[in-house]
Amino acid sequence: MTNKEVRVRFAPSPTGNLHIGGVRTAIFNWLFAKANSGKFILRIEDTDQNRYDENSEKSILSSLEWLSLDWDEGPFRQSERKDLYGNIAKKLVDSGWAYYDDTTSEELEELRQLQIREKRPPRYDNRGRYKEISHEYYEKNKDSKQIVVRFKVPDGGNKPFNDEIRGKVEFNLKEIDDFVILKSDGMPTYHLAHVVDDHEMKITHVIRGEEWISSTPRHVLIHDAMGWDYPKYVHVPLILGKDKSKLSKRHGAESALEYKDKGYLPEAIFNFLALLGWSPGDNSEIMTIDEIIEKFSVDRILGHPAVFDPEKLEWMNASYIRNLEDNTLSKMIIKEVDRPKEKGGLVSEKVSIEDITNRISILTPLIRERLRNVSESSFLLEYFFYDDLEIKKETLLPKKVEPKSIIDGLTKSITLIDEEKKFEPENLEEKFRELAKNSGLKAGQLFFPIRIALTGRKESPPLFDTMCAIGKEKSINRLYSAISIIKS
RNA sequence: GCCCCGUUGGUGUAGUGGCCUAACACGCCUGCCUUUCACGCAGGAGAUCACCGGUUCAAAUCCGGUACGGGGUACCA
Repeated sequence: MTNKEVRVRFAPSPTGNLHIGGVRTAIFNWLFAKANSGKFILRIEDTDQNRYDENSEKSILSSLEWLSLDWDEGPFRQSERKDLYGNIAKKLVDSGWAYYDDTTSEELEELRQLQIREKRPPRYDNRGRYKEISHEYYEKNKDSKQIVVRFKVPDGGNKPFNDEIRGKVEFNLKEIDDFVILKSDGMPTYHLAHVVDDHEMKITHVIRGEEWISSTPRHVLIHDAMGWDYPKYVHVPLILGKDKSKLSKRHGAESALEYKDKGYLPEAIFNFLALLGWSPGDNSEIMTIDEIIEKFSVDRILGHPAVFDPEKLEWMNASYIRNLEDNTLSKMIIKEVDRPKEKGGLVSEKVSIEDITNRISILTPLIRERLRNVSESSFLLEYFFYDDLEIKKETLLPKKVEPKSIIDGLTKSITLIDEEKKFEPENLEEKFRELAKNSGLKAGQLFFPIRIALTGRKESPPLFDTMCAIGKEKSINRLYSAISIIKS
């Protein structure tokens, strides 16, 4: 290969949110550009007027931005380049590589039904080839009639191409019918538009999903007809859900932005997705983006689909959270919980975001190791701010211990807390151990009911850290109400 | 149906002809740590490398077939 500049593109169509699979394709493109000091170009393939969704371009862009997949050029929009494709289509007609076809959709449907009935593969029968419709006829009638431009696929022979991952891939041209390159609304189809754009934009490597592999011969054919050089083709494997079907909403969140909302870190998503269908080959898993760029190469991309495992993503996200700076994590937690309590946050008439902010520096260390994604923050922090714990009597009473001695222990605990000047975890632990001993209880037998009383939960951060974070007064109150629950 | 691509523990991957009695990570289980959970640490279970045949002194690795999975088969991308 010559040492010309590497240029790749990510070319989503604005028909909805950016999918996890699309994100992964974008990541591979971006990585390849970075690894080769090339350019990453963003192109919006908006040639389908029917499926166009005006919000999705914005959503796609913000997904890419969230993941720091910055592009060097674009976004270009195909809808703004309509004339270009029309001209190429016309050229192809002139050179005999394409022709106008006015077969109606009804006729096409009729054809299809017949073929299905006769158990033949449903396929266009190239009937338009023989109609010999002229440019003049097309120009005069294109607005009133349904006329498309179809590419004239050679009747036989093979059209092999090289896929960088799989090697030589061969298709018999008999399998391919004359496909539409310009639709009756004057818009190009994907096949024409992307070939033209990739050529115009000097794309050197087409890195795209595996679903394109079977239409690649068409793309090659268009290149041939125009006398253009081929880009290198890299078809990356698809991402499947747990049941091995194409990843979809059924498998949980599927768009990048949903993961953002769920409290995942972009670095974790990036790292995780980079490892789906690709591996550095040296056992590295948690890597910085720079490390991934350094290790990335196309020949380590696999040729088979990967199953998306949400549990491993959780693990990886948790790992990233653990490595965050305290301040960074605190800010993220604050942002997450800064919503009304009814909407999954912690803010209410009683608790303001300032209250939370003031205490966050002691709370963050308590929950960080228990946080798999930031959206769990409200749940883990709730009892530090709210007293209305739901506690059942049974949970306060460990088996094999008399309720009386629990009440006794809790009562003494209140006194201890009340009289303790040095309200610090280490000191409290020491005192409480002593208290347990003197009350004839094992440490756990005393600590367990206290934990329930304080938090309403069976699991929490270390008891005395929790107690200190809750505060002296509130701790006492909660112990009182626990006692009254036992007595009730 | 037809065409294309693929197939290593439940999942992601390592392995590119002898070092493979198959490695790493997630998950699962056990133990340790500990007042609980989590983290961390130490172990464990789990794969006849889809199957069958061939090439070779030697195959997870090369070849062929079968099965299975995925993709495509639109005036969608």
